[in-house]
Amino acid sequence: MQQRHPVTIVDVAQRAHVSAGTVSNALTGKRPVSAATRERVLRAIEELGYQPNLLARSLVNRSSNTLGVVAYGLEYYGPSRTLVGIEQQAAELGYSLLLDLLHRPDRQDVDAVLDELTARRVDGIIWAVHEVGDNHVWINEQRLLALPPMIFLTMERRPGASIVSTDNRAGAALATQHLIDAGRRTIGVISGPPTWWEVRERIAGWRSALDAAGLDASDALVAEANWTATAGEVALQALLARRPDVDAIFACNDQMALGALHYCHASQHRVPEDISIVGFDNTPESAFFWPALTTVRQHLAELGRVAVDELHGQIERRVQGREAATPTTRALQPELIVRESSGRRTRTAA
Amino acid sequence: MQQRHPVTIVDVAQRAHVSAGTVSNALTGKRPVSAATRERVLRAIEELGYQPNLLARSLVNRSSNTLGVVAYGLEYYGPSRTLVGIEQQAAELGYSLLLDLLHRPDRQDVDAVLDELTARRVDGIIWAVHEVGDNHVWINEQRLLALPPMIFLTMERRPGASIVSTDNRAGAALATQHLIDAGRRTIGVISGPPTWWEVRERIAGWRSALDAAGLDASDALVAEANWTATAGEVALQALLARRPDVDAIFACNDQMALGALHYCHASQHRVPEDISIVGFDNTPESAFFWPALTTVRQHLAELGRVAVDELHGQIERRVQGREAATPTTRALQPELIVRESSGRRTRTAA
DNA sequence: CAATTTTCTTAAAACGTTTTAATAATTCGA
DNA sequence: TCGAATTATTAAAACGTTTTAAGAAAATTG
Repeated sequence: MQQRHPVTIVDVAQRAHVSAGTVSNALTGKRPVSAATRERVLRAIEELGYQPNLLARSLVNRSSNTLGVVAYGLEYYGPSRTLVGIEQQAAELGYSLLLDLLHRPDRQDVDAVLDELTARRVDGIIWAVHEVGDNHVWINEQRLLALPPMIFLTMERRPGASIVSTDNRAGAALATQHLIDAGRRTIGVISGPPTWWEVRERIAGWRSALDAAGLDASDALVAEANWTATAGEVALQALLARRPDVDAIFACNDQMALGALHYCHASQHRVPEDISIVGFDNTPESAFFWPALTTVRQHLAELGRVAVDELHGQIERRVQGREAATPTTRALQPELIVRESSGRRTRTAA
Repeated sequence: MQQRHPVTIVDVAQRAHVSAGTVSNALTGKRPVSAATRERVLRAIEELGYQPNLLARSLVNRSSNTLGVVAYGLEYYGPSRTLVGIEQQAAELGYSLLLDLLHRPDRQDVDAVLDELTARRVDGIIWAVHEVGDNHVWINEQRLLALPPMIFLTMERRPGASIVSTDNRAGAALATQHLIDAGRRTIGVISGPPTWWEVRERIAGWRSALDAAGLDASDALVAEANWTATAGEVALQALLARRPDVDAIFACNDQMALGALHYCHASQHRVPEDISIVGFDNTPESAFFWPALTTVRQHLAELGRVAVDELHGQIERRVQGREAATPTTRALQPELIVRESSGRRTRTAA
């Protein structure tokens, strides 16, 4: 790269008849500078169009004011919303973001990614890769101590790790309870791949609500799918073949709920009369499914913001010298959005 | 930030009984090092767990191996897909990504964002903010010369600016022609906000196809909406009130198409028999709308990849010293995905 | 007004690399 | 075996900041 900005702090210093250190002080305000010289310095900066080189500053400060974000599945609704939240709060706190995407959720090149981020001396890292299979086995107390402060999104508790996550169990229970309250008695679940931690949590939530109500929560009522609408459609078909008495479905995301809706249309099951359906995520489209989908809303952007806040706190604490920043776990409560697919049919043409 | 990696290149040098310069050479391979010493150096690195400080390296190299990405609307399908493509290709070429999001597409703090990126000495910038209203007025040849190489996504040609974009005009023409071929004669358009450049392009494509076929393309046939399903629903209602003879709709995105579908259901218009509908984007859900949506597929990830390739080329060229890298413009061709909402009804229960 | 204190400035030393210019160690013909 | 040519290595000088330790100037005392 050719230098576009060859004007350096000593250029400014010369022009202001002052030393480089003084320019630095005037700029950062870390030590006092007389009003007169500050004035001169600022004018020189203005006139020369000086822009501090953040790389040099980071080098000597041993802090880059940068956070690393490692994410997976940005093409999906949840992760991209969360990233927006992360970016907002990071900008708010004055951090820049270094983005790394994994193209598969499984193990792969975790080390390469972490090396790159630490080589760039990020102040902290947000690991926004969902826990699936054993892709998180590398995380342990020992390893974490050798890394900058980290926050993990959406994973099971682990010693030494700070976690921010939606309370998936509560969300699923909310959905299931709503169906129970509406008088449904045989409530199936269309799950995502059970290798995903969130899926297991959501199934657990579904089961706990049914158990509490004394209803059937046997494995025959869970149909696995892979998050896609196509799979949701197939899953419902299989489930109904097994249990024709199913009168409600809790789908672990809105897309699979959409597939289920699609199947109901095609097979002449009325929704919600014959089969009630509840989704998860509250994607923007879900209100426009036919019928409009009842679903569970996660606060995705908030998730990102909270993660950055936590990370910021940890960074500050480590700077203070209190080495063993105690890890924290935060669970965000989701909420139920009731629409037509689960209850009385109220909506009419706009 | 406390230093996690206090081990520096001179530590390695000492341990390998060699000078720092030699370690550097062994590592970068920029000048020859004897096999024996290289061996010793590599072992020392291994033993000490040395990791080069990329900030220091960037400082002296005057190049950070980093690209800045400025994006808007990551929570939507298109931008997030494109970002994925950008990241993939950037990783491929060895760049890290510095991400900045604008939270509104309009003018706002462009300068602050650019300053931050140049202060971090990015090698190039991808401006992935759609052109809406006058948010791109700041872009001119003069200004661009003072900035690192840039690629703009989805905007009108401007002197001195390199652009990568989908051929929206062609995509809209494709959709419209398809409806014409299916025998439709009164084809309305549900447009996004005409302040958006892409929207104007898509309307132009729609109009050109109709003009070529000698069909009505009057303003009464265009209904403005704001990209959302809600607005699409309302727009169709208004359009039908004005022109009850409409027998087909080209919606400028899938969400508005979804809203239109929704309105048709609610108002007892059959799709595609009474009204055929074509969308734009080919979101994953679109295949599961009821009926499945015919739509135009943009190659969004490809868009991002191409942008990075172009940028990489410009960076290389500028390094070579050929200062005035001639700006380039590339248009990616979209394709039509025919499903049920526009034609014969073929799909049955899965 | 001299003796302190306080407030500003500064030159020089970091920060952790790469590159330059010079030197030392090889290899190679003759 | 001797220079000449090549190949490896190094010490020192960048890169553009901040910080340290010290000194100068100004303000405050008695």
